[in-house]
Order: sequence, then structure tokens, then C-alpha cells
Amino acid sequence: MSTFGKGCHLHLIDGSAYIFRAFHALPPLTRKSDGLPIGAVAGFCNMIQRYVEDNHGPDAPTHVAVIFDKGSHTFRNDLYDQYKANREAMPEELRPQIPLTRVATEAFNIACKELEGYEADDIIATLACQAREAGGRVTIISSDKDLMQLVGGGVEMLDAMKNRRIDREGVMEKFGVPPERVVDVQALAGDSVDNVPGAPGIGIKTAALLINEFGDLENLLDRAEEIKQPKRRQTLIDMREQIELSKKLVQLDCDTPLDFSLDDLEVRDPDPEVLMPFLAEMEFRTLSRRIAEKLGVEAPVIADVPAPADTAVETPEMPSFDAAVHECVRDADSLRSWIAQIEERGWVAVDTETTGLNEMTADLVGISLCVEPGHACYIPLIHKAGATGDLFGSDDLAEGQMAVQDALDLLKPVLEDPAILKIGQNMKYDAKIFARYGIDVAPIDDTMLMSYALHGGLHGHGMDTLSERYLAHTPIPIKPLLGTGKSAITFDRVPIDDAVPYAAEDADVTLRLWQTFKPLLHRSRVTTVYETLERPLVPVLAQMERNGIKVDRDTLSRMSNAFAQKMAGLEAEIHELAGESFNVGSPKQLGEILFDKMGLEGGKRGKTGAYATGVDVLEDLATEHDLPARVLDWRQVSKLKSTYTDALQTHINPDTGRVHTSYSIAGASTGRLASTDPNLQNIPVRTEEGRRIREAFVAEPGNLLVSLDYSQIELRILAHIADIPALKQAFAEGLDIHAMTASEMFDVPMDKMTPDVRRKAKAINFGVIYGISGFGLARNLRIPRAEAQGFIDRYFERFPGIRAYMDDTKGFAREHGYVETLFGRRIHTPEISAKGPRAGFAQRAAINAPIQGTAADVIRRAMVRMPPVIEDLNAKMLLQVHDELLFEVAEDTVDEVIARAREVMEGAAHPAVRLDVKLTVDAGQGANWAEAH
DNA sequence: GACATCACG
DNA sequence: GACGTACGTGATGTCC
Repeated sequence: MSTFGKGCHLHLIDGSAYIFRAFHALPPLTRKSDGLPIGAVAGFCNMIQRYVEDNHGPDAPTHVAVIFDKGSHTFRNDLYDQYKANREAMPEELRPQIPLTRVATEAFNIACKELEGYEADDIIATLACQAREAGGRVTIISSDKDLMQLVGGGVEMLDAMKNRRIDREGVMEKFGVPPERVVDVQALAGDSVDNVPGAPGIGIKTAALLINEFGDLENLLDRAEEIKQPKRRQTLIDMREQIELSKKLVQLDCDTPLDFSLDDLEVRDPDPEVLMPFLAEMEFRTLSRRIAEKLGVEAPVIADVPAPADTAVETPEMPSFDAAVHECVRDADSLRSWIAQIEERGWVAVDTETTGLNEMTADLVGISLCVEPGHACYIPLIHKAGATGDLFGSDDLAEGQMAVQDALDLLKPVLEDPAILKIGQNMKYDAKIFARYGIDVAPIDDTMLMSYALHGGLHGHGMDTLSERYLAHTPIPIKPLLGTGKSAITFDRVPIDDAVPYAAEDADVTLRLWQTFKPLLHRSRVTTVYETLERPLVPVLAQMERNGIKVDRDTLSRMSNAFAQKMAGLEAEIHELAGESFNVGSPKQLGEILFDKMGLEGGKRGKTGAYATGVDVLEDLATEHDLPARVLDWRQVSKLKSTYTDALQTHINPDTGRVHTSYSIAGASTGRLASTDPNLQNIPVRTEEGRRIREAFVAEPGNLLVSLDYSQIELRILAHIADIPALKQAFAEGLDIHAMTASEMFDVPMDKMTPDVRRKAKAINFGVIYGISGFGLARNLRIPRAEAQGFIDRYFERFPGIRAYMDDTKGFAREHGYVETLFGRRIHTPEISAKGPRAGFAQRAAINAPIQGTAADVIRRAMVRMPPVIEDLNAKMLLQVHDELLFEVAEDTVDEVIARAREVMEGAAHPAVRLDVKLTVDAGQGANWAEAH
């Protein structure tokens, strides 16, 4: 055995870095035979194998070791109990894989070293120092910047990910100082990853500047009085102890007591007798074949475990679309024959064609029916005569169409027959159209909503998407029939011959989707969700949308004028301050004025290269300058004018004098509704000026608007789902939940609560619902990240169920590919195992979905039960805003409506779910929405 | 049509 | 150990 010395080359591999990279780079693989999580081990072995293959050249190492961390408590924790305190807990699936990576390293016949109570970095430092003193070369394979202090004198780093060598120059580039001064810079700058405090307000740039000026840290601290910048000077004087502590934390230990020597690390060839059985045990088929080939040995045989029984659902036999018969119904006799078929079957797929997308104004143009796949018809009713492409066409009706009333008279008994199921894709649309012609379509099934219950979160639920995914058929597109832009025509101007195949096919597709989805509902255990939360909501929403809400045009118009004046004034002021005129509404131009022309600090460019000028940025700037403050004012007024006072007026229906929004039932992944055309779920309320817009939403004379909203419903649901006794009790006692949280976290008695402490607790409470992160909370509260992390840690400590809920939810999502609400709604999380930043998004969404989704389910249940309860009263349900229902009620029935509606809402979870926390509903009333809310 | 911004729960 | 970060929506204006 040779002795380590000149000519030797030691490779030190940071094992923990390999593991984490492997873990995050690979999907969550499991061992087929027993389900043991194995992804990180697989990735680790791949990386080791690639390392071995890559290191055969003339520069090959003579000695090598993989170094691991061991134990979570090191001497640094004794120095500072917050050291690495904000590290995320190790993911559950990774934990059992850690010891296996040690076994793997040894199986490759590579030295594997760790030492209780020491970080891998310290062992690496000690070995690097020893090798350097012996006159050898060292390459540290890691991208951890803490190791950069070791570079120099024959020691280099290799960032394996970027395949980049880092020498003295590289360190200078990164830290602005040579390797031996790196610890000084780190001591000042601190490190948010390891939770090293450093000096507040000093980053790497400033730290390097100071160190280069004063030579080293000790000299700097001794002569801190000489620093010119007053704030910086004071920080260094005040924080001396903390800075010196930080240096001890980042300084690597070169005297780790090792029980082995460099000579023990000599490179050895792998022993196939050891390596192959290990790979076989892990069931790595591809990798073991590849390595066997390299080593020139036989690949081990790995038994194949039979896949679980085939659970694929048989799809019903259907004829191809090419063979489909799509008939045109032009007279009463043929319609009667279709009706006979419908009555025989007991179901029919229905689709309407109209002159537009707004059900409140569009006219019925034709109706499609389908009773079995491949057999559909279209009943044209008011198609216009005239040649295709004729710009004006003729207003005369085309020949060979039934009169609208004749067709509807025949169809009405069918559409209203309780024994005949009407199947539609987005049936709310068709039901609203028919309702305007005096037909109350029922009962219904809706393929869009079936898909929503089955596949929520996986993809959209429009007909084209569903047809392509589940029928492998692309429906005839509507675009070529209608054209685009200004020359677009309405469906009544589409020639009947073109309309028939398009329209009939839609009904055909709908029926096929229904036959496909129907058996899937119970297999996926979402029949109850579909039957209680989706299907019954269709007539309820259709009625609400048809009700509409009265909006006072004059009020809006007056506000618009006032806003216009205010904007003009602000605009003049802004141009004056800028010294030139520009478009205040252009973020691009504004950014250039602020950061290029005026030279303000803090200009950050987004991905398109333009400066960010969002509220956060402008609010920071507004403390020092008038221009950004005025721009914020202008933006607020501009938003109110364009989106609300102006646009809302265009949505007032001339026939009803009311605004009729449209709710999408299957739009939001969590089960929430979404409101469009116009969106009445985001009418301003948070600022006084904005709230006045709600004064334009009024009740008819003799009526009042009544608003009922759930109090803190998401936090209550969190308390139940995560099972947090303290939160549950606080709700039971009717305490101020944010104040209680604050009291618990910051040890402030409830009667000594300050608004600021309560505000922080409130932000944390909301943060938890959103899948909190230190960074996010820090940004929200505008506090240092470490402080925010401290709050979160404390919160988890006081309410341990929260962390368990988060971990369990993530685990459930990874295992099943979806999460569930208390009522069984599934929200799929296809990106939960993605790599990169998308995984973080998916995890937070998975944590939020059961909470937001359960709240959405609760109010859906309340809405479904509401109509029969208020049927005998002079009351109409108008709007839903996630946790609020708005009614228009005759003045003398207000109290009764509030009492009954409250009872329905507060009891909406029962009997399906018994919540540990009661649901509380607040009520308000008034002549307009501002007063009622 | 993409992007930035901002309104709501 | 690095990287980007609060969850869910819709409408508007600018700019290419």
C-alpha cells in the first residue's frame, strides 16, 4: 500500500448533496415487490456509477471517499441553538433511503465516511487539510458554497451539476474575496439556508467590500468606528457578538477526530460479488444490466412481480364517428318519431344552438338530439336563407324548418318528463335557453360535471377536451362555420347543410361521453359528489343567474365621471413629477421613468426584461418619493373606473335592467364557483372608495338586499381537519381567532393584545391555509425571512397537528395523485411529483385544496337546499361569493329569510359530515350591497 | 395573445 | 442543497 503524498489526488464527494439531488430529480419510485421508496437510492447509484465511469482518464483520483452527515446535533448547535433551525424536515419517503445510500456506496467499494456529531463539511475540511499538507491534490465534489473556504493550495471544487471547476478565481467571483477570507464574508452576510444570523442588512456584496477595505474581520470589527456609513457602522458595533458567533458557525473544523487515514481511501475496483447482489436486492433492472456489462459479468435475474389485477374499465362498444348517421329533422312527423325513440329509451342527449354565448340574450337557433351513439339529429329552427359567405345574407328564414313553437310544443313534454333523463354538456346553458322559452328541463345529467367529479384538477372539461381524451375523436370545429373577428356570423346564418353535421355530432359526443363516464362515477367513489354537489346545483345556479341583480346605472355613471376627473388630475401631477408626459398605464414606460430616468433603487426586471412595477415595488418606493405614490392612486382609480363603473354598465341587460353573471361550475379546481361576464365575485370592498361601487347594487323598491356569510369558514375547517384542540376550543368559545393565535404564539395575554401582534398572527393563520413558507410570510409581513421562519416554527410547535396535516396531505397526494375534501370531492394533483419549483406549487396547492374545497362543498350544499326552504317567501337568491350568499327580499320578510337561510347554511355539512367546529353565519341587510355586507 | 397588474374570497 | 415561493379566481390595458 502506498502512502498518500505528492502525486496523489483525493476526491471527496459530498454524499448528502448527492442524495438530495437524486431525491428531487427523480419521480417517487418504489420497489416493485414491497413498495419501499427507492427513488433517491436509484438516483444516487446512477450518479455514483456515472462518476466511476467518468473518472478513468489520466487525471483519475488515486483516493476517493463519499462523506455523509451523521446525527442532527453538532457542536454548532451548542454554540447557537437556532443553527439550521429553519431547515425543512426530511421528507418521509426519504428517511428510510438514507441508510441504503451508505450500503450502496460500500457496494461500489468506495470508502464511506461519517462521524457522529460532525457535519460532512467538517470531515471534508479535515481530509482536505491533511491531503494538502501531504502535498497531494484534492477535488471536492459539491456545490455547497460553505466549502469554498477550503479552495487553494491544490484544493479545488467541482460543481458536478454544472460540471464547473471552482478554483481561487471562482471563489473570488462568488464571494469577492480569496478563499481564506470567505468565512469573514459569510460571518457578515449570514446565511438564510443554515440560519446563520450574520449582520442584519449586510449581504455578500457589502461584506466583501468591507473585508477588502479592512483586510480581515477582526481588523474590521476593531476599527468599526471608521466606517463612513452611519447605519452600517452602528450595525457592526452593535452586532459584534453575533458576527463573531456567525464566524464560528461557518468556520469549518480541520481537526475532526477521524478514526481512519487518507491511506484508507485508496481507489478500489468494485467487487461484482458484492455490487450485483445489492443492485438485485434493490430491483434496479436497467442499472444492474448496465453495470454488469461494464464489469463483464452476468446481469442478475430480478424476478418480475405480477402487476396488480387489471382494473381498466371496459368502455362501451360504440360505432365509429365515420359511420354515424346525423339526420336533419324538418317536420313534425320525423320529430315525433325521434320522440318515440326517446320515450322508449328513457334518456336523450340534448344540445342547443343559439345566436350567441349569453344565455340571457341569445335566441334558440336549433336543437340536436341523440339517443344512441352514432344516431343523432339536428332540428334547425330559425336558420336564415342566403348563400354562404354572403356578408349580409337575407333575413328571410331558410326553407324546410319547423316553426319554433311547433317544435317546442312537441318537445316540452319530453324535456319536462320526470321519467326521461336529459343529458347535456354544460346543461346549465341549455336549461337557461329553454327556460326563456317556457320549458323547465328536468331531470338532467351533465357530462361536464361528471368529468369534473371524476377528473377535477387533471384537465379542463370542455367538450373538445373530453372528446379527444376519452373518445379519441376531434369534434368538428365551430370556427370555420362562424368565422372570426369582425366578419364572424351567428349560428342562424350558418347554412343548414353545414349546421347538421356539426350540431348533431355535439349531441352524439355528449351521449358517448355520458356512457363512458356513467360507470366510472361509482368506481371512482365520486357518485355522491356528483349527485349532491354538482348535478343539483345546475337548476339552482340557472335560476340565480336568471334572477340577476339590479344595478343602478346613474350611480355608476356619476362615479365614472368623478373617477375620470380624478385620474386627469393625478395624471397631470405624475407628468409634472416625471418631467415628461408618458402613458401612466404602461408598466414598461413607468419602469423606465422610475429606474432609468429618475435612477431610483430597487429596479428588478421580470422575465420579459421589463422592470417590475407592482404594488409591492411602488409601495416601497412611495415612502421616499411622490411619483410612485401618485401612480398607486391613479392605478386604483383607473381600476375602479375601467373594470367596475364603466364595464358594469355595459352588462346591464336592457330587458331586465339587471346584471346577470354566469357561474362556471367546473372551472376552479378546488370546487369553488367562478363568476364571469361580469365577474361579480370581485366587486371592491377592501378600500372605502372601492366599497362605494357596491352602493350601485340595489334592491327593487319594497325590497332589501340580505347578505349572509360564513365567519372564518376555512380556519374552522382547518381546525377540524388538522384536529387542533386549541383552535377548536377558541371557535367554541367564540373568541377572536387571530388574537387567540397571537396570544398563544407570542405569549401575550388576550387583554394586552396589540393590533400589530394580532395582524402577524392573522397573516400566519392565512399562510397556513395556503401552504405556508418562510419566504412567503416574510414578504407578506415585510419582515426578515429568519424571523418569519421563527414564527412558523413556533406555530407548528404550538399547533403540532398543522404540520402533521401538511405532511399527511402531501403524502396522500403523492400516493394517490389526488387529495380529497371532507365530502369526498377529489382534486387531482398531477404535478405533485414534478421536479423543480413546480413541485413546491403542487404541494402548496395540495395542502390548500382540501380546506378551500371543503368550504366550497359546504356552501354548495347550502345553495342546493336553499330554494325549497325559501320557496314560500318573497325572496330570491342572487349571488354567491365563495363564503357569502346574497338575497333580494321583500322588506317584511327579511327576518324570516335570515333565520331560515342561516339555519340552512350553518347546518350545511350535516348529515354527511359532523364537524367538530360549529359553522357561524353573519347576516346584514340594506338597500344596497354596501349596507348589506 | 402574452404579460403585468389588481379586484375578490 | 438549490431554487423559487404563499391558495383559488377573472378583467383590463399595453405591447408585439
